[in-house]
Amino acid sequence: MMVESATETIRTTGSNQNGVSSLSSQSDGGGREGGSNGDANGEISPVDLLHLQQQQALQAARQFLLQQATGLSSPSSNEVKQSPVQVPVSMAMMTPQMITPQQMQQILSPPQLQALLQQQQALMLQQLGSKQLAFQQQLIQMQQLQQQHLLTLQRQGLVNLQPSQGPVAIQSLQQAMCPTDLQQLWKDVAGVQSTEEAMKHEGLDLSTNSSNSTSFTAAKVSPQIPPHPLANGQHALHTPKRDRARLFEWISSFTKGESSDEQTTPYPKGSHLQSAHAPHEEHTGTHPLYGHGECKWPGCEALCDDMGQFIKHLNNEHALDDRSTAQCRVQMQVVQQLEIQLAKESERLQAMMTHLHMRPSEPKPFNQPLNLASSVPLLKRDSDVYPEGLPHPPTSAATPITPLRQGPSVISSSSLHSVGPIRRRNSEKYCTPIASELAQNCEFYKNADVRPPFTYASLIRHAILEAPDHQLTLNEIYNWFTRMFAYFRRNTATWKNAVRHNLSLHKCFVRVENVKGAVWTVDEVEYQKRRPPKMTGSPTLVKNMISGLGFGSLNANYQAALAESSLSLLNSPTLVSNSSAASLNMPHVGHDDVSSTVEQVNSNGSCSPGLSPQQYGHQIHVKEEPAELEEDSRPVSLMATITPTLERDMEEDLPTEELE
DNA sequence: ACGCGCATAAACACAG
DNA sequence: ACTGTGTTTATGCGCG
Repeated sequence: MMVESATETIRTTGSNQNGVSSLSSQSDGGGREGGSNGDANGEISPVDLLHLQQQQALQAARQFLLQQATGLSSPSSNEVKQSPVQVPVSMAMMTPQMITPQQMQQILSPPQLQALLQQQQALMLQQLGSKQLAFQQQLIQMQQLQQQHLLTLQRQGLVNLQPSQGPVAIQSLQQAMCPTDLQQLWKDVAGVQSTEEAMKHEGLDLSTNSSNSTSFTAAKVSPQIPPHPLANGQHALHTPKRDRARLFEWISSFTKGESSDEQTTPYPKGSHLQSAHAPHEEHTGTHPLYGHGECKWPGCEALCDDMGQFIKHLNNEHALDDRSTAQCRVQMQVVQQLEIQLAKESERLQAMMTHLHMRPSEPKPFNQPLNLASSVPLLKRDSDVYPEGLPHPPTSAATPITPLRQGPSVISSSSLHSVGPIRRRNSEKYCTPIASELAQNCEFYKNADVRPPFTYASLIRHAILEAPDHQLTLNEIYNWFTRMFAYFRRNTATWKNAVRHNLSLHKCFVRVENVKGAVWTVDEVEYQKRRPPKMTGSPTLVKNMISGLGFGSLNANYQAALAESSLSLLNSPTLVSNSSAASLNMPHVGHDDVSSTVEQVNSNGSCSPGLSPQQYGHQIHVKEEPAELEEDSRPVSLMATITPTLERDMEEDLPTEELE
């Protein structure tokens, strides 16, 4: 056949080792795959760069968002210690005279600059005096104008409304504005008062920050901002409810009931903003609004020698009055705007990834990896077996993303092979082995035409162990592959042959005659005997990890080898042989990744990503808490990114021999 | 250079 | 004869 000749051709190009056979060589990713196949010499591909930039931008936004929210809602955020990176907040406290616009631009990302502008406008608002009422009315008007936009966002799932927050959340979001609108509003207000201030802001190029022009600049400007481990978008929504109610009450006094939502706020009235100054904070000696001997209330730079003095100052100067309320209100706007912006950036990231890594003929957005938890109920969870060649019905369309909860970077490092330059080895070897990877990103692999970074053997094993009785027929294995991986919905001849080849070749796969024919089981002992590839600290490998992990397109062998290695490492030596494999429930697995995940995924292929334990897989111990822990999942890759030394330590401390 | 693990291709056997 | 299943061999690649 012509397959042979085609294969020969491809082999000469050295690209077939990435798993793309002749049947798929016409795919969109073919060219890039061949080009950067293992010899990219550390060059970061454009795709890598895109993801990196997006991630960094989003992280910056999240970081800032957190800090904004921290400054706003002190009680709930008391446990969030002040980050060593205090750039946005502290910068916001500075007057424009203290720092040049250029310096600001260097320090702050556009979202931060935007928020800074708003904070300074809030400062102006203080001085606005008689203009305040007009401003507030204008604000309300803008809110109404924004309502349609926000409803659209909500419809698109870009804004997550938590039920517990009810009307408050809705109301808050309705008040959120797109950056352009808000800034126009600020400019209007500023123009009334001080054109000089406005000029300074123009100098910062803040007003030109449209809603979709920030991320890349942000990535460039503020890459030094580390991902906050508690960078939870929810913080932004966790403004003390009573405070909000108080604010809304205050606002509604101006709107004369035009906004019904505000009046439906179910929280008791009469609460005070001072409630933010919880007593325990006075005891701890820390306060989100106090740092470096200064009051960090927006626009206030009062020097306070100690906490007591600060508290006194706080209660005296920032008591519940119109000014404080307005400032708080503005701060809310800042947070909300950033939330919106974050949602937009997240959406853009997804669109980019969709564009880059999915077949153009299948323009389905793969939202799932960004919001696996919320997608669970929408997944088809029965024992569906999709006919070969028939793609899994996309579930993404109906799946809303909730960037505020889930954040933009839920995709684990091992699935986002090109998210960042430093990430893969750690997560692969110790944190996200196949079970974790699949549980976490199963929807990604289901929809994206991405070769899974695992060996056939490990995939087969996983499929078998996933089965209720730990046995599958060949055809069921086929179906599992096609069901779980869009990649395997094509090139059937190639990978099926490979599956059969692996089944026969590896001793770990045992064929058992069954009533209804032959089934395949896994001999875990044999599987563990296989020598895992040990490639610790190989500079070449790292290079390849960096340059060649572009969504399964490169160095598939090594991706697979690494994944394989990780799987072996994470499996315990207490595994039983095939004879009892059917009844074994994977008792006590050391880093228990497989067992927990297998149980999760046990409902025949449907994963429970929301519960995936590997979201904290970089930790040694396994937690079994349900994962409404919105945030912990993202930093998996980020943690890996910022803890290279740790990964090395782990690597050397976990010799595979220990498992035998 | 060699061995290893892996992927791929392909030939072959066998059963239904 | 055809198809699916299973086995085996060959080859190439990247790496240690």
